Amino acid sequence: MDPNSGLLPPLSRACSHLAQPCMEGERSPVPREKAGGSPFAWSPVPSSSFADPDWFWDENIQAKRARVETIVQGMCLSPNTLLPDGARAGEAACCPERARERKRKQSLPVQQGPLKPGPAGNHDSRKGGPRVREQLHQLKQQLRHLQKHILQAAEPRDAAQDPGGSETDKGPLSVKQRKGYGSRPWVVGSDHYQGSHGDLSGEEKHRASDVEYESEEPRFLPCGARALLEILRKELTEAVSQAVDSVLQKVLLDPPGHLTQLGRSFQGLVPEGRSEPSPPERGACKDLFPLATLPRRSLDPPRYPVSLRMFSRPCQGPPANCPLTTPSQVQENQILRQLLGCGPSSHWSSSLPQDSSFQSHPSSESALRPWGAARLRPSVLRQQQYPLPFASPPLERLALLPSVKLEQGGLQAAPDVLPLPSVHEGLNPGHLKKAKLMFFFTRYPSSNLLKAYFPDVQFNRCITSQMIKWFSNFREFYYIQMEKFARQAISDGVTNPKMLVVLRNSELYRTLNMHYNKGNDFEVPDCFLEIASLTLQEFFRAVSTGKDSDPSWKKPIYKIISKLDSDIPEIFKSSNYPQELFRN
DNA sequence: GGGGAGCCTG
DNA sequence: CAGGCTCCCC
Repeated sequence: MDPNSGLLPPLSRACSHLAQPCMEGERSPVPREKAGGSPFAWSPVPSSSFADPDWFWDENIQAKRARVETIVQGMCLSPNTLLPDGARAGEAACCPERARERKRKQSLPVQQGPLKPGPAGNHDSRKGGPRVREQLHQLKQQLRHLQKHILQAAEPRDAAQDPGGSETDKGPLSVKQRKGYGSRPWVVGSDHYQGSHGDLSGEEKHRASDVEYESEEPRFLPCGARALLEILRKELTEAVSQAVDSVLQKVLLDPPGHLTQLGRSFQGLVPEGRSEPSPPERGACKDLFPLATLPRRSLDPPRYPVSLRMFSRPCQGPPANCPLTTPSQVQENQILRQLLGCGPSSHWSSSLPQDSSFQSHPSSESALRPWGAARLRPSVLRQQQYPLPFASPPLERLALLPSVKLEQGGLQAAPDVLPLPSVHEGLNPGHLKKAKLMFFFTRYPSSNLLKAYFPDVQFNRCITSQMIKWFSNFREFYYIQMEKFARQAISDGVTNPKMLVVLRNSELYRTLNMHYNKGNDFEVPDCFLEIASLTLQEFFRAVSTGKDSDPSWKKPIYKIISKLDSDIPEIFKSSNYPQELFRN
């Protein structure tokens, strides 16, 4: 896979850490609305808008408008569309796995039903829909009514101003009306948002042209009409404000129902308070960013892409600066963070779009935006700035990984649809996920170790073999990647294996993380990075010295790596742990 | 011969 | 990821 795409000259890799700000720049272009169509026509519009005493109204109304629109949109969605694209894609992507799981469960019965957010889940959240919809409908009617009055007041002028008034009224909001709306700050619409919003879709994109009305309106209205207009405007604003607040209050104060549903339907409003913009592949609702201004109810830390950790963590540098002899706080923090971060978003479904997009479009940069900093390849290669002190073997340090003990009471999670598997149920996806995370610490677990770390599994021959087989598969993938990247480094002209260091913003790290840590809900321990670096170097040495001509040339490497297993944090022994981490 | 690990395949 | 197979070690 992806054999050619990574062959960048070594020099470009040294700048990989600079990619982040550069990409940030790309990611936040000047909004088209502000850039304007023509820089010369109507250039005073923005400043005149700011000088307008009604400008603050505009702000207020725009915000409320955004909220109303979002709610309306949410309720206009059919039940089938309540799931974000990403979730649906994820479900589709994980279908084979589910199928396999089902197949596996034929011999190992597991209650899989409740795992799927089925119609029952939607039912609860939908039952309040008609009520809110009714209110919004009334609100719309009210709006329309008031707007009609306003338009009547301004009718002669508008007609004169709009010779193209032959445009017919096609929908609830006619073009003519909408042009009028565009001139009035209280109008419910969607200027800012790209994408389609029901009957407002296409026209909204030409909103820039509508602003011209804004500055003209007062000039053509007689004093009386203007006064009437002002009164109507205030009344309308108040009515809208109250109605919106009322509706929002109802929606927001009904957490298990509406808010949850809205939050899951629109990823801009994830209840746990993630402020991170949705990745593009999940961003079917990217136009809903105004919802980020809604009150947050949780203090959950934001989930950040791995590549950003490189710059956010204090000991992201060379392992020498972060010796593993004292990583307990890091470990503890990371586990705490993970436990805190196990919000309602699905680690399974939410991560799948990323994963699938990566696998199917390995060279698609846009699909990998969450991993932005890792785009320069092969970025596993680092020049001198991060030498890894393998000369002083890390082996003894690796054995000193901490055993973090957390009170089980602190593992209480929000109730959810995923039932706790009982002891007799065999292996479930949570066990698999846990096993993958354990792979970060141990590549060659003994059956006794597995038994110790899966207390909720009743081991028998079959179960043990299956789990051993899991790790065998994990290793297989791991070594394949190592060989692949080692060969890539060789083809890139690298001669010193010490230059090969796996960092958190590297391509190899990303690949491994995606495989063992889908959803990125676990912070990969530093010890794994050291092992990965060492493995990579071993493969590099073997290949570069031609040992790969020997059919069993990998065995010595396996032997080395098999001695480098680390202690697994005690927290993994908790039978609750996988559920706490993966329930949702 | 049994069991574990790796390789290949679907 | 699982099944089947081979190889190797005890």
